[in-house]
Amino acid sequence: MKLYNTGSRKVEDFTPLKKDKISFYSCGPTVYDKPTIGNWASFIRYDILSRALRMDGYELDWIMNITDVGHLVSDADEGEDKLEKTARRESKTAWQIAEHYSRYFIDGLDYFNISIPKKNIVRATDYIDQQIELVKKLESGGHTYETSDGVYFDSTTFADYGKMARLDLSGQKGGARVGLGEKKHATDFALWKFSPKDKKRDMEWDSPWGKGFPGWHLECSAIALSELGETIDIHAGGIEHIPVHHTNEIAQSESATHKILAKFWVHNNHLQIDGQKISKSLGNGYTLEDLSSKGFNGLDFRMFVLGSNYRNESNFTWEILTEAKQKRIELQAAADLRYQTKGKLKADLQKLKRDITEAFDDNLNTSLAMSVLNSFVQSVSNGFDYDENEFMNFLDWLDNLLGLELLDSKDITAGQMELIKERNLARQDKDWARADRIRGELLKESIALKDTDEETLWYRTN
RNA sequence: GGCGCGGUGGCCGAGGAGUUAGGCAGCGGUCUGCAAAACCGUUUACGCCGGUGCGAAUCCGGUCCGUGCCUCCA
Repeated sequence: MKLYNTGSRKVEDFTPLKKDKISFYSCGPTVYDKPTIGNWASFIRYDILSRALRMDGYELDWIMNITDVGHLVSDADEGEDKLEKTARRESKTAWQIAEHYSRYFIDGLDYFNISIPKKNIVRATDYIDQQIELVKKLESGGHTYETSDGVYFDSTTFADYGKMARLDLSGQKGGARVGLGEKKHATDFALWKFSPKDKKRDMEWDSPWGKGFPGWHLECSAIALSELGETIDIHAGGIEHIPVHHTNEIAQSESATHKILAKFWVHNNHLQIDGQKISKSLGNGYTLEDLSSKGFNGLDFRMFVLGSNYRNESNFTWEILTEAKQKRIELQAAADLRYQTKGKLKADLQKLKRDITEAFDDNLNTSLAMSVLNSFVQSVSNGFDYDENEFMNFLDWLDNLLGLELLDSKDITAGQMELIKERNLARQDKDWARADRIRGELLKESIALKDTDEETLWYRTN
């Protein structure tokens, strides 16, 4: 497989560190609120990468973190972090908020059919000891200093600081809008933050430096290190993490281990809504519930995500999602042909499989793969001549790759089958009223019919 | 202001120096009890301005627009 590596800014051949077993880390959500469909699109893209790797025969160790220890809000809200702020708003503790939204997130993974094993989703607060250990290691290596509010990483002690992001450190200093405070350099960052002296936080822990909580970047380094080892195959995340979060992760991990943190860095671009960025003020931060209330399901959204490629900025509108839903229904209709009478048309499933594989292996060119698949779906829409085993194997393979649950669809019931027969008798008698009435009945059960020259085919409309 | 990424027809999007991507939507037709589908035909695009080529959507420069980060941030 070829993958774009942010480290080299090139598409490279992917080769695993260890044969057949890949370590894969992706940045998860901060659980102080519901993820937007933009966040979900990212998680679906990580899932697509994981499925493509499994298609190529690799076993996968995929870890995703949940950031359940709060972080400061962007506009310096008196040191109050997102979790604690939400907690106050909802009159709960930060722990309750984190638990609530963690559960919500995990339910959402099922909704979108994201294939990460539940045990591989880990919480930052379960790794406090490991995070403290990492800071100790950095301290003894001479990479830290203490200020009145925390322990900081001295970015000048890591020679390659900002290398992946290609940061121009001198330029950054010039453009800095905020004073350094007690920090020695603009790019230094907190490893451990002290609890405010006058306030009791919901979330705080003892440490050798005093009561407090871990810095923002620390959890990913500590979790990756303890779950996947010093060097991992692939680290994935959103494009916005390149300059700060991943830059700092690399600095602290590599300073501690003296090993490369990740061989491949995969960053996915953002989703826009109606051509604009997702923001609370625009009110376009749609959630999973918004999809459902408009009659869409998680698989429709997954189909939408598959239609574009992860490195491009993509645009979401309800109209485009409607198209995606339509395509998913047509694909499902093709899959449901396995229950129905064969047609005469020949189709080369092996070539189709090769073409789809090739597109996925080419830096996850999912939109190309979907257009190839779509051409097939069009061509067989009136049935085709297939070998049962070959078709089933193909569908099974495709389902594992796309995660669209194509094989979950059951055959129609004996009663529904009987209705189709009755309708065809009515058609023979030219009793059109009766034929249309039966068609209407089936449609109420989400079964639509199309009459070809030879027979009547059905497909599901949901 | 600094450092990045991107701009393809009504829409989604692939490709990436010469050869019609594909799909959706549209229009005309074949077919059809109706519907749906299918099939045939049809609409030739790469933000703008320059440059280098026999030839540029594709390379180079500039510019405009969008977007990410530079804020103790996922």
